[in-house]
Amino acid sequence: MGPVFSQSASDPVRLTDAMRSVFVELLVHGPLSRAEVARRLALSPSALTKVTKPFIEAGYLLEAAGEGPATVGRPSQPLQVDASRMAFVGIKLTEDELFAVRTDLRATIQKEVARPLAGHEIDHVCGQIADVVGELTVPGSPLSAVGISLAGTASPSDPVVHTSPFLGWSQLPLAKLVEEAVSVPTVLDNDVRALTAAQQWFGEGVGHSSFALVTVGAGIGCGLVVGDRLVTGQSGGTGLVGHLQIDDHGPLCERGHRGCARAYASSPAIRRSIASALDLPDLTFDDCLAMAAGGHPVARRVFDDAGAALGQVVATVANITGPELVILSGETVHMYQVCAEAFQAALIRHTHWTTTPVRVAVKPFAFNEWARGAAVTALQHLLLHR
Amino acid sequence: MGPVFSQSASDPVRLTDAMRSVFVELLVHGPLSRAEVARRLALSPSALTKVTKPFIEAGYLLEAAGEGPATVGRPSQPLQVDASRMAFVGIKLTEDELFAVRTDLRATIQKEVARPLAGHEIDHVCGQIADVVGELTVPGSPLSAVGISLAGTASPSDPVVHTSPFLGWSQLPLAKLVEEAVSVPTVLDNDVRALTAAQQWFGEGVGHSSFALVTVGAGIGCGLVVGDRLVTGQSGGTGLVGHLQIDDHGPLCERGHRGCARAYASSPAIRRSIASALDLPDLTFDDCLAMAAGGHPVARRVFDDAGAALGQVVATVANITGPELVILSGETVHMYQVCAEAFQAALIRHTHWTTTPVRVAVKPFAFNEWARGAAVTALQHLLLHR
DNA sequence: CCGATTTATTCTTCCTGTCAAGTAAAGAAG
DNA sequence: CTTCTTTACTTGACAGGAAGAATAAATCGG
Repeated sequence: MGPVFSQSASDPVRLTDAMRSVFVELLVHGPLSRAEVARRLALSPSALTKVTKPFIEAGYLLEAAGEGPATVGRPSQPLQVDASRMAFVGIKLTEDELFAVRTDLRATIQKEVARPLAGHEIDHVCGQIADVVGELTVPGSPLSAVGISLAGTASPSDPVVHTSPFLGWSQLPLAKLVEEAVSVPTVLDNDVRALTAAQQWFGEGVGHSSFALVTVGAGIGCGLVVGDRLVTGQSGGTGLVGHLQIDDHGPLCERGHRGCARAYASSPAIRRSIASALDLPDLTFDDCLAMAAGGHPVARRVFDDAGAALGQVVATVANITGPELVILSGETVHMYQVCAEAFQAALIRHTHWTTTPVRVAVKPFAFNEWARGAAVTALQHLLLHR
Repeated sequence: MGPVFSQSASDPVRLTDAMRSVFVELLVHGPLSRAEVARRLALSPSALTKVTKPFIEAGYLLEAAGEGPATVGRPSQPLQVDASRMAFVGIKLTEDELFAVRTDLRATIQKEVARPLAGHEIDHVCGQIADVVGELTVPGSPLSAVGISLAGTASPSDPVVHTSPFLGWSQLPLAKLVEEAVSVPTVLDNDVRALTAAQQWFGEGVGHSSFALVTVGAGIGCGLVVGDRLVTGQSGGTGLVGHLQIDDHGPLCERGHRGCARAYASSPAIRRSIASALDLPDLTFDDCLAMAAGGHPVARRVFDDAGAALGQVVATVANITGPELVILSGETVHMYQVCAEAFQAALIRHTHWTTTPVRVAVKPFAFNEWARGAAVTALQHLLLHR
């Protein structure tokens, strides 16, 4: 049971391109027979026995006994990655909290931790991260990589936080600092891009070579996969759809834009609109949602407007990038149920007339999805770029 | 001087990936020494002598005598592709005309032909195309490929025109028909994408792994290059920015959208706005431009609005896709000179506040650029996908 | 004129993935 | 029950592409 993946920088086990792509194909597309993988990747059948053997010997791949539909010919022997063979930690940093999860190779969450962030000084945050990583480490199985995600311009290619509005950081080499503190390879990425990575390999994006992810919550975000590659814009800035102009007589956002998407569809904006129209300053977002579901005219109108804004955002993204699919997610996607008609109407209205509206998949969101996304970023980086 | 590139389907000369990438690198990035190419493509120096030798023997690469800056060490020997070694024809189809150019390997136009299209029946159009191709063929040097571009949903991967608003076609296997008529490999693509390809290899896009091209003219278009790859959206639809909503009290476009980008910035809309405001129905677009340049208040305002609309389109595209650069081009880009301030102001205003505005390059446009783009599509297809 | 330095070439070596041939494991047909 | 067909997998020989090492070439600085 020799090593297959490099355990450290001083132990350079070489993975060929074929080995990498076969492993990723099996990881992402579940149990597949060697013959099927060979067909998908345009490799010869013999290449597959050769490539899979070291993985099987090292315990990364298992020969799943699960039979497929009985056909003529020798039955195929599905292969499957042993998800427990590696472990990752993903951490999402917000202004005042730190969410962390430990996942296996298939991004299944095994343990999770949340803790408040008292301050934003680097040492404090690094200390908290190291602490949490320690808490999530299981003696027997060492971590393969750590991923950290946050709102702001960051990308795995340069391990520096350029600007983070929430945390008030700039030009901070966070990945390097954490890597030294916990002695595990650490990558840093934008939170929406991390979530997009999770969808690409383990979510609705599986099987689509191009798709967009639109998130709604405290803000509105957008991640992009084009040609099977996660798009990283110039200086980490992609999917900045929050301030897309919806109309020019709508509510104001905090940057002084009238009628931009955030001002219509972000959860604070929705809450504020309803609370101020009804003069009930203590309404929560969930109160608002319940009112809309119950048919309250003010809440209905605000959510309808929000849905329409979202539909326009999705249509605009789809018009420009032409994805196969748009995934709708984020902390407050569940509001889709009360504004689906307004969303669909706006989507159709703003879709360019020469094409049909994109397929939209609404993906329920759990609060730990952000941290899971960070774990997937770490996993992808380990598997693809090392 | 044996063949290097496959001359026909029955003559399968195999190009390795290394050969292909070296040839393209030299074609796109001009004369480079072997050592320099080796560094750029992460190949060994020895690989370069081996790879370049057959190209040199077959006459596709020349050892340019041009000396670089004198440095210590053995002087490098720059290599250069012999642009005259191959010829391409690019054809742009419009509603009532057909533009065609013959170019060399470096997309330099050598000859051009324009002729009216009397009708849109397939046989007539194919006949005209075959005619023009014949006219552009030089006895000694056979054509390597033909490219055809048109407005509408078409892409090289499926040689069928799905819908073409101008020509009234649908589901027409045009590439196959032309290929049979002229016996030269033929590819079909959307016109904006073809123009983007030309910019990618031989224009402002050279050296940028991601950029967007925004065109203004009869309509507004957008092409995208992400990660060095030209983006082809689902069913060929990318860059459909023409009907992007700018505001909701502006002029009407022909699809009934109020205040969409075309209604502000397309040349017919600009002309119409000024002509109707002044009750001068016979004004041409160039008249309007001259009036704006001369300071006429109505023309100024209309062009300022158009510039602002364009700036918003560019900012929106940049926010969503995060390109390194946006190239502005199209039949009426020269109008930029009278609306630069309005454009820049709108660009800044609509750029997401966490990033700096994209760099914008204004690219003068000649009427044969569309056809040249089609030729580059053919060239790229030949070099990359065969 | 002699090292230093960088480029280019040649020859050997390594190594990945294909090819061809053979084995394994089922169902189908006689 | 035997034989054929079909598909999946394995094995070993082989091709060929690129790296590595050694060498030649060309220029500059002293």
